[in-house]
Parts: sequence; C-alpha cells; structure tokens
Amino acid sequence: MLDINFVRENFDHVRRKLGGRGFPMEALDRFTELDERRRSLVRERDDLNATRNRESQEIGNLMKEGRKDEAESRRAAVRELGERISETEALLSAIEAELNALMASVPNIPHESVPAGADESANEEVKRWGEPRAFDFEPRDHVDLGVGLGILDQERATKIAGSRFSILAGAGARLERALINFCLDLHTKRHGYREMSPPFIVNANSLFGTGQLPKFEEDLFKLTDERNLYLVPTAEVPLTNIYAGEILDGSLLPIHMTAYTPCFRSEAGSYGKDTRGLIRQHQFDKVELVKITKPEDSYDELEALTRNAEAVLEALGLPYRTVALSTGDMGFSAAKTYDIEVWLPSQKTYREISSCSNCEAFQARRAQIRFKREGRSKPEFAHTLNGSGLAIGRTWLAILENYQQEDGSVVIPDALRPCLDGLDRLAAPSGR
RNA sequence: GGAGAAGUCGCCUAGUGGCUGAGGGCGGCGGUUUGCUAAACCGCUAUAGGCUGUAAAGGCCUAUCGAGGGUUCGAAUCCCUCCUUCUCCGCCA
Repeated sequence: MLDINFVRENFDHVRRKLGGRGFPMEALDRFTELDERRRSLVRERDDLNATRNRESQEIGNLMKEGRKDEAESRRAAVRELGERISETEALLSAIEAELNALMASVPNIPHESVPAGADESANEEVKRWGEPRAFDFEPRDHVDLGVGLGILDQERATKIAGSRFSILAGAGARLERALINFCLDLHTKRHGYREMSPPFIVNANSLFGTGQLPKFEEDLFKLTDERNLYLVPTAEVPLTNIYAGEILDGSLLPIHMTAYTPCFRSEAGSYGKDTRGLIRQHQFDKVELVKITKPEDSYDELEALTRNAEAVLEALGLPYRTVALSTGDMGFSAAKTYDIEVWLPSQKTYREISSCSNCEAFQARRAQIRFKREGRSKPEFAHTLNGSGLAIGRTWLAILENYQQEDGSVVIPDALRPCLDGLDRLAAPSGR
C-alpha cells in the first residue's frame, strides 16, 4: 500500500510511475474525489461527536443537580444529533471502503534504479557467474535423468494428487532434503540469518499484509474451512507477518530470517506452460530469506540478500546470471527486484531460481510493521525484503542437468556431499 | 468435541451506565538533591485520523479498554456475534 499522503501530494508523479507498471491510470481518477470527500466527512463526523459529547456531559450534570425536566428536554435534540452522526458515518464508511479498495489494488512504485519497460524484454542483466558446461554428448533433461535414476515419479504422483505434482524417491528425496539443509546451514551459519519454522497455513489478513490478497486470490490454494485460511504460496507470507501490527525497538533492526517451507500455488492461468518436469509445480520446497530493515538500509540489504542467494549457486557450482527486473515485469509489492536465473543445459537457457525484492514500506504499511528509533521518537514504517535462497525443486533439477554424465548418472557437487554422508554420485541401481 | 474462566494505555492492576473521554503500581525518560552511586521527591510516559500550524515544535478536536454490531442523551461498564488465551474432561501426532 502506498502512503495516502504521498499519493495526494505527488499525484502526477504517482500516476506517471504506475503507468510504467501497466497499472490502468483510470483507476486512479477517483482518488482525489474520494480522498477529499473522506476528509470532509471525517471533519463533519468529528464535529458532531464533539457536540454530542458536550451535550451528554451537560445532561449528566443536570441529572445530578436534580433538574430532571431540563435534562429531559435536551434529550430529544441529542438523539437527533445521534441520528445525524449515524448517517454521516454510513456515508463515510462507504467512501472509505471504496478508497481502501482502491489503495489496496495499487501496486508499489518502482525505485528510480529500475529499468523502464513493459515486460521481461526490458530486464537488465547485471551479472553472470560460471561458464555453462560444454557437453560432448547431448544433455538430457531432468525428467529423463530422474526417471532413469529411479528417483522421480510423476505418473504415480498424478494418480494420488493430480497434474503438477511429483514424487521424489530414494536418493532423489534425500537430495531434496540435503539441499534444504545445505541452504539453511549456509544462511544461518555464514550469512547470519535466524532460522524459523512458521505455519504452512495462513489467514487472509497475513496475505493482505504481503500483497497476495485481495488481487491475486486465484493464485492461492484456499482451504474449504470456514476460517478463511490458505496454504502458504511462499514463506515470505508467514515470515514477513511475524511482526505485523507491532512497533519494534529500532535497535532490533535489521532482522534477518530464513525458513524452509513447502509452497503451494494454484498456477491458474499457466496452463500449457512448463508442463514437463519440476519447473512449475503446485507444491514445491523453498528456503526463503526475509529482512526487516530501517528505510535507509534497505537497498544495501537488498544487494546483500541477493548475494546470499547467489552464494548458494556458487557453492554448488551452478552457472547463473542475475537480472534487474523492469518496471513492467516486477511483482505487485516490489519496488525493486533481482531475479537469479540458473543455467539449464536441456533448455540452453537461464531459468529463474530466485527472486529477491525490496518492498520498501509497501508491505509494512499493509501489515503495520513499524519501529521507533528511540524511546520518544515517532514510529516509522520499516522496510521489508524477501528472496528465495533458493527454490529447492529447481535447484534439484539444475543439479541433475548440470552434473549429468553420459551414462545417465549424476555427480554430486563437492559442497553438498557432507549433507549426503559423502555420497558422490547418483547412479541407477545395476541390473535394473 | 464437551464444560468453565478471562481478555483494560510496555508489564501488573483498579474499575458493574456520567467527578474514569481511563486511576494506581512497576519499568522507562527528564529533573531536584548528591563527592559518586543508591534512596527520596517532582514531572513526563500510547496509537491513528482530522483541523490549525512552525525553522523545529506546538495547539485544538475525534477515535481506540480483544474485534464488530446493538441499547442509551451518554458504554471499559448492559446485550448480541466473533476472535484469542487459560483450566478441566474426551480424543490424538
């Protein structure tokens, strides 16, 4: 959510910036009218309340002095005042509902450093690491490799759950678990994050806080339970909302948290896209990084967070590139986003494996995450950041593809072997 | 799932319709005293919105006693719904 005062005072600037994000400008047309109407109704309501408070006080005094008739004669007028207050409040809440809905649907304003453009073609590559391996045979994709190794079974997963689900078996399941541990260990022991284990189910309020609701409900799995609960689409939601509604002591910032969770996404609207393999699943594992920082630190913290995610790929020896998303390609809540893309030999291209964003105060304002610099100072909204460190399923398949051998076996990257009791290679069991 | 109890300004707590539009204690901040510390004493102690306004500030009004409704001239206080926590019973990883 944007600061309503900022929108009012910088209306043309806001319009221009949002236009660059593909937000329909007409949607903002009602803003000024709603905003002015709201303020005039608030004034009216407050004045009426002030009058009623005074009158009621006097009636109380008259009653105490035993002047019952005088008190009685003033009641009717105050009762009428009460009716006017109710009417004004009804008007006001209708205006506020519309204004709030408008404000809740407006995406974040891109940071000045974000490349302008309508879509991903305007993204800017800012970094490239590692050399894609030259194969002296035709590399297979992770589905062929995984099935050949007996560690990936999508057919049976479809039987028990449906399309876009998969079963990892034996060493495949073990590899997934090892990757989770590898990421968590790196971020907690080397990068200073605090490991958290949050709920995998969240309420609507939390999803509003991070910006998934109200606009993107169709991307979520909603429980039929009458409590309005959803499966987490990313650990960003529970982690960022941990401090929702709180005023933190400024000395606690920055807060760096990491968590493993499964992530659940309905993938409505992505029919026919990435249907093969593990690239796009309804359920996938992810180790997430979340930071809550002071405003003046958030852009340095974004660089550091992105480096922390890149470090996982470097430790695993997976070639990647980092791109700054353009204004048109960024998510709803982000002011600036870096995507990290890992090299996939089977597709001969880089594919997203992490997305690192600075949301500035956008989520903090929605979730009311504030801090005080000193005991006496005014509360300020914190800045929130999040990034994948990394998406485990995509890391799993990138390892299979990048470390595959001509015989269909897969060499385990050195750094990962301690997490696998020294296992150095995935190979199909002989005789099968 | 069944039965009870409770949610008040950071913490504890007073408070069953108008000198509570929230009192006290603790903690915290500032000050007095003091060789220093402690004690004692004095003052301050939330958030949001609106109006006004300054170099900063400040001033006035409104709202907030878990949340939302209702009764009333007036609600922390009475009524309804919901949420959360605690205790006991049952079931269970």
